[in-house]
Amino acid sequence: MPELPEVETIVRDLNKYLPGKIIKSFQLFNKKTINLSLAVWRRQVVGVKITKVWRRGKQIIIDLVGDKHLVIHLKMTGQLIWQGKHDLVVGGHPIVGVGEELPNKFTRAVFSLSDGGQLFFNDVRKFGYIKLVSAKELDIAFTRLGLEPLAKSFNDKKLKLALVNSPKAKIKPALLDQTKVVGIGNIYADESLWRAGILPSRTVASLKDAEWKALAKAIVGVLKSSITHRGTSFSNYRDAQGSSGSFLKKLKVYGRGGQECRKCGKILHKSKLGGRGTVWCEECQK
DNA sequence: TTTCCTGTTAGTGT
DNA sequence: AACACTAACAGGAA
Repeated sequence: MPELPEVETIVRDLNKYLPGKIIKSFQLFNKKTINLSLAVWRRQVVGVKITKVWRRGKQIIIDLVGDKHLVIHLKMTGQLIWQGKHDLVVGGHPIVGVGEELPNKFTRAVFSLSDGGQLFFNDVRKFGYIKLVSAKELDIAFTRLGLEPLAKSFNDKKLKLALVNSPKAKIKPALLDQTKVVGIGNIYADESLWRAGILPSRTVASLKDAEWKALAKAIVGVLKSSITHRGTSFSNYRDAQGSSGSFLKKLKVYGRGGQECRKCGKILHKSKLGGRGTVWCEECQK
């Protein structure tokens, strides 16, 4: 479930393996996964060295030598798998498991690198993409994106400032708006609001300063905690030691509609807000 | 079997 | 401006 923590986890993992390696070949199984024709794409990408992997919001950027950047968005069901000689790193969507032959029927693209390792892009629903862009195009696309909640400068005042120009918007849909704050998806929106004790249906304008403070703190806390646990998604990482993790067990409200609130024991409510399933506690959230 | 639901988000229409 | 709806699609749950 790639939201910010899942993407951050993948980025950290890939940064251990990809920089310094050269793309030897590129295979494509779904035309729409990339933004250029395959021939042009190959001409631009094959033989080029990877320098760095980073992210902005939920988007993963692989920097290449020259003015070339691969922008990957996993959307709902995207998955990146690094299959090295000794290591296997799976990040993103849970459906396709470890131990399966690759490529599989959901593999949309494959990068084969100079050390013999392969990076697989799998995506069940084909929403995700890999775009090759210049730094300038990257800048243009990213200026539309909102605050980075894990930036050192992020705080309640910045959060309020980013949202307050939509005073009548409901706070949960506003948090999901990537032009305001990046990285928060359906799971962490519900989790953050529960932590902060704020009803998802409250309007932006109705939040008091103390609530902005609680919300900013909750967002940072939830995201950081999830990163520590390597995200909510099944994210399987296997190396010499073997390690894996999941924030799933830590969730307080997401996916728990109809069950008891972990704080007060009351039954959690579930309904739709802005077209998204939303879970909250009427006792703990006001 | 069928129907409903799902992690995203750009785009369109009201 | 805010909100609803759609597109992309597969599969799990009920």
